[in-house]
Amino acid sequence: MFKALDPLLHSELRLAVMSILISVEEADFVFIRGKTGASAGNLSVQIDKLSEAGYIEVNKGFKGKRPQTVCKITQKGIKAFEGYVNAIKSYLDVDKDN
Amino acid sequence: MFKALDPLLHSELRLAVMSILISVEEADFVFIRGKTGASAGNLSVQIDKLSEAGYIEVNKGFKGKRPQTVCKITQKGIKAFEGYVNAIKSYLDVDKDN
DNA sequence: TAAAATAGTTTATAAAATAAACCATAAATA
DNA sequence: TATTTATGGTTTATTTTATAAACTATTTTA
Repeated sequence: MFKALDPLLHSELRLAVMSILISVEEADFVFIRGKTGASAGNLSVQIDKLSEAGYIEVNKGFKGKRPQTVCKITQKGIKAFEGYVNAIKSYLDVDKDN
Repeated sequence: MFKALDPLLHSELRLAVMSILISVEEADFVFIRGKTGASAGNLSVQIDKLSEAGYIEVNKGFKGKRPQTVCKITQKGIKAFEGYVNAIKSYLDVDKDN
């Protein structure tokens, strides 16, 4: 009846990050922060978690003289996101006979 | 871009409870427990929270000689659930230009 | 009548999310 | 050119949640 929700994705900020990354080749910390409105600390923590799970790939380098953290979704991340979308729909459908 | 997710509904078990209650006139504790597979303790706590928020109405009585807790979604609860469904879609839509 | 089941509640613990404080460098300003 | 302010984060602390474990009361069954 109700499909289990991947706890890593069932988090407002992490889900937003994944939602951005799935529709874009890659995105950096500042861009994601702007889109989500998250605090830097919170975003830093959540990016780490997604990275440790293998859902995204993180590259820390420099853009000119400033540090830049670039994120890109992985195949595993795409699968997980799709799974989450599918699972949460089991909670939302008004027509519930599945 | 991303709509805020009502933290009261952004919880696997509470969302499942609301999802059940929105499609049914009313449901009791045992029924909900069966559908969700939740532990009694967890369900008890989450029902209390939904009740305190005014999202559901809870009536504790007896069915024969056994205690029975009957839950029913309120108008406020219906609105909140609909709002949540609408909000989470902003994270799921692949076509993201809204 | 003792044990087990039903229908929960309450309390304790673990895990998460968030906020606050901090660090390093770079750029702007006085 | 010294000092402040901004940028791009990380780390640590605090609060909130979710979950599990323990408990209560009654009831049924063996």
